[in-house]
Amino acid sequence: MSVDAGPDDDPDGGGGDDGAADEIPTQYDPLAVEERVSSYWDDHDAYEAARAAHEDDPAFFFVDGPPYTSGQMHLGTAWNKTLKDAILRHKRMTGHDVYDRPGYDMHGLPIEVKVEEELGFDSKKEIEAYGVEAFIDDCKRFALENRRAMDEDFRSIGVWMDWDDPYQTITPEYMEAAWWAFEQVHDRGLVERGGRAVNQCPRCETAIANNEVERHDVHKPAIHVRFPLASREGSLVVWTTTPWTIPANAFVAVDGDAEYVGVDAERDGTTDRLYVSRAGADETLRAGRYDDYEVVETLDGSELVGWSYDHPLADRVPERATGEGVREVYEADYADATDKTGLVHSAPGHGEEDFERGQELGLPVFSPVGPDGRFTDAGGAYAGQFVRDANDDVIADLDDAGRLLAHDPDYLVEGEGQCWRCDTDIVRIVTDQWFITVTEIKQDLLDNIGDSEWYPEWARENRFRNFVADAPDWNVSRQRYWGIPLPIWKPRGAETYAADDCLVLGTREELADRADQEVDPAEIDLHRPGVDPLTITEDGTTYERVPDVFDVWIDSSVATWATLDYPGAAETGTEREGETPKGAGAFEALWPADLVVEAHDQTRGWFWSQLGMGTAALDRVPYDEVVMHGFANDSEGRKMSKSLGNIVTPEEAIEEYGRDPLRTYLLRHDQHGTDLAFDWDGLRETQSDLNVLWNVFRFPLSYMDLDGYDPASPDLSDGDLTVVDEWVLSRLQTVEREAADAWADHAPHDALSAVLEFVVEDVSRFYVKATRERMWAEADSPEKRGAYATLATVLDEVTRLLAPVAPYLAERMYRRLDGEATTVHALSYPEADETLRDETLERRMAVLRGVEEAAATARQQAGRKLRWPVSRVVVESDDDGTRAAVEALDGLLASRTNARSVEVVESFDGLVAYADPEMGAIGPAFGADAQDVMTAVEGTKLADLRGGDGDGLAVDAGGERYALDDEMVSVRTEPPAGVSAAEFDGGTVYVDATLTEELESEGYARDVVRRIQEMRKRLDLDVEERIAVAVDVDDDRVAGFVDDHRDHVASETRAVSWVDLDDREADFDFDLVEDWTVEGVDVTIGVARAQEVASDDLVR
RNA sequence: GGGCCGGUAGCUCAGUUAGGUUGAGCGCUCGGCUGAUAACCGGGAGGUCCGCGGUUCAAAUCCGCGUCGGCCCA
Repeated sequence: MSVDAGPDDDPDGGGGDDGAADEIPTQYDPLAVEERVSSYWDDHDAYEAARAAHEDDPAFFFVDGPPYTSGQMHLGTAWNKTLKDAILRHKRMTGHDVYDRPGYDMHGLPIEVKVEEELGFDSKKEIEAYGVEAFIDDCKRFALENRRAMDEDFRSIGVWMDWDDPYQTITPEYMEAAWWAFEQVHDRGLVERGGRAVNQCPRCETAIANNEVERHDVHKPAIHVRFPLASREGSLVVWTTTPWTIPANAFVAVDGDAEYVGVDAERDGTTDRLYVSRAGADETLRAGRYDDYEVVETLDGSELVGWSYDHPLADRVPERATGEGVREVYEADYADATDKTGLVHSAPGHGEEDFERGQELGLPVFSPVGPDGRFTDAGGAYAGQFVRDANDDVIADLDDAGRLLAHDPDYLVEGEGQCWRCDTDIVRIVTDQWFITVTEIKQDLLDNIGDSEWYPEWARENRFRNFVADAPDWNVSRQRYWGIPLPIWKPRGAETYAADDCLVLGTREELADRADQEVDPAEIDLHRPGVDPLTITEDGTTYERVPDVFDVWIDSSVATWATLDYPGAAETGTEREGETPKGAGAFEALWPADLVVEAHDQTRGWFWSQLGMGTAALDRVPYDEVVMHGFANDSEGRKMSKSLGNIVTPEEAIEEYGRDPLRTYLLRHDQHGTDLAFDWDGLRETQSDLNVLWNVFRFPLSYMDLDGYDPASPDLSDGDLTVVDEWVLSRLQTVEREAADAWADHAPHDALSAVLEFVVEDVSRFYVKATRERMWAEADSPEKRGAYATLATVLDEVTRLLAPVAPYLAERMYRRLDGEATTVHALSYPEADETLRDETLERRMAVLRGVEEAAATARQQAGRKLRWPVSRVVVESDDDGTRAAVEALDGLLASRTNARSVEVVESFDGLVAYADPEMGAIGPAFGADAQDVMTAVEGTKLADLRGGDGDGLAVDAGGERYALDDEMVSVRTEPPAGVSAAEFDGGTVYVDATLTEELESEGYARDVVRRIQEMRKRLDLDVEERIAVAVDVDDDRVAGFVDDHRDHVASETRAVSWVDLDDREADFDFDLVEDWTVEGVDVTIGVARAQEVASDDLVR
């Protein structure tokens, strides 16, 4: 679903480029902003303009990891594309010609399965009957439809990539790039064909990769089976949850270092000699329901090696595994004496480990199961049965033969594999597959890892390196339809053949040259079934195509050159305007990729497949830098899933809070490998931070308009800058430096934190508050112009600082503030101007803010609100720097704390010292009198204890005078009455809140002003509207205070006349009369619009 | 079963690089401000830094063993 608004939906008629008439609503409404900006972008080709603005800059080759086209955008893909978009916008703004071609992964089993579902198919036979060509057409249509929907999804969150020309893995150029790469790999001798134990989906009838296997818990039959020994009396006991693999048994694995036992076990009067591990003996014999047993033999595992045994189903599976060394005991790493019986039934025709150990031992592979999971004729009595259906027969036959020791029909197996697409449980069989033998170049792979920088670094060293070190050969063949066909031709009719017997082609040209049939390289679609019938005859041998298609991971593994349509494209070069560069020239100039950005699941996915292919084909890691981000989980940190019902879609998040807030929320979280626990409150909070920005942006506009000031070209040398201007400009430079460092580390979250904190903490909470008065002074002044220039500068640069993350909001602000360029995203990213930085000032202002906060605390303790002035604020600090800071800014501090004076001292001498008795000293000294002394000392001013002999302390108690040693009292200091104190980081602030008549008078006056302003607001009066005011104070003294400040009250409230409240009963109409309580005094206030006041009502 | 990442206030997260009195925002609560006004600011309460053990004068931080969540592998 597209949530993008077309031009017709724009209530403002599109644009937004209309300067002063452009009203900025009081409330930040993200959806309205985004709708309007989106239309503007469309109408003005803003994306193209941004690209064009940087087309002569150095290239930045970003390669988009292609999302799969089976579904729609979810929160995780939204995060991924938003991060990419922000990085690319930033790259562009810092002067790069950004390669931003998006891509889609469009082949593979997921789409095949979806199309099969649509068609109601359940097997490959049905596809063959329907026709491969028709099926391929359906898959292609499905992929293209999904792609278009996803284009819209990504565009709807403001992702600026080249949506007119995404790379698609299904185009001939792209498929050819995979052929070419595979040819390189083959030329380097790294392609091999052979039998391997694979995960086979019996429904899809294809091998699937380990990473296409999903895990789930399942109940299966578990059996203990006796393998009768041939060379001696007794049986080996094995345990398995796959009875159907017993027919293919070829050997038994033992843990060579562990202890095994031979036991005589008794049941129903008969005695069996059984061999198991010592650790597993008890459990095994209990499972076999033996009455008792006796250990008659103790052996090392290695002593069992070479023992031979008979196949337990010899008469049911006549073919079975045959040859030298078959059905003997061997050591194997995977045998664990503490697990079940300690002896492991091994069938190289099924299990991966069994297969590998069997190869080492030179044992034959016997795999009597077909690709559809049914026993072949070699399966003897079970031929034709689906393997899991055959379990019952196998178990019954074992029982009949007396080989079944125990049977648990319902054993829980955790993590059983199933097909990622159709959820069918996989079977393990050995089939012939094609491999890229990455294990042969393991050292190159590990070396090449070091050529890429990862963010975070631990992902490369701790995770990726481990994964690569353990990676097995890459099975690249799939026995399916919707994929890139293997470019391999084998001798016609050959059943057994090796890679060396085959031809591997790299390009369409080559195919046209060598094919027996007529092929037009410009026209041919490389998909099946078109290429299937083509043959090649060379040196008397005719070759036919291997029918497999590539593992879909091959597709994306070649993206760094395939996105350039290399090697197949005609050279489009960079000279054609607006065209994405392609072909050999582009490959030479751009490859490898400068950057890839994906979530952490791609360490085993795309990061790996690219490294594998890049190294195998070109011996290079195809990307220089990797940003690995996390997953979007639910608020509990759990994976979002349908079954948990905890999915949050980008659409609902946008609908509730908007695109920019969602983008900002996603990007302010750690982008380096950490999962996000999506939280609605967090999103709301982010919107609220952007709303603060909106208010900061909106605040000066009306004043600037009134004064005809153009914020587009602020000139800091026009007008006077105050210390707060200089400070906020300095902070701006610091933030810009922090942002630059953060972006350099691909850490937009750090850049964003720095900028948002600046906006909220510094600009909104401090600068705007400190600048308000200057802004609304009616007369022009150098200080006002300085404030305009400062704020316009801050807004301009903040807009651009945030543009990569919140592109809509930034555009909206830019259009209102400036609007000269087609789009803010074509401009350059702000850089710190060191000449505007003043670190001393920043440090000093930080001190001032600490002091101001402490002063507010002290005021609160004193019960004196900020509106009421205080006589003085004393800042005490023993730190020279702190005192210097406060002294340098004392005027500002006085105004912000509403203090008549500010004093800075090293030590506040106004404190009163009190004595507290120390009984540890007083007790022993005075014995029985100690209690009296204590009482006398307690709470006494230290000064009152002086004046004894010399400088010593003394106290009168019980009519006697006692001399005191210093250690008998401890000293505690307190501020004098009326003064309250609060600590800050660096000292203490004392606020003297003692009232004088003058202070009290001003306090009341300001309270009255505030009430009148409140009433103006309730009356919804225009800012400029004049009023008449009546004030009736129910306290003569306070009434006098207000009278004293009539002029002040009048000018603050735009009052032009004072009237008598009593008149309202007579012939005067107030628009509003209200009763207030000010500091406990009842005050009644009347307000009337001035034009309604008849001249003879005027008091003066 | 193995590798990696994470667990810090009711919630979201910083602090772990290099050991030294745990911090911010939101929420709650009390208060303040007022020509940004359906905005804004301050105070307060709120903590087993997932648990246990170890190293150390000192551990959220380093080490070991667990536990819960995530990704990957088997």
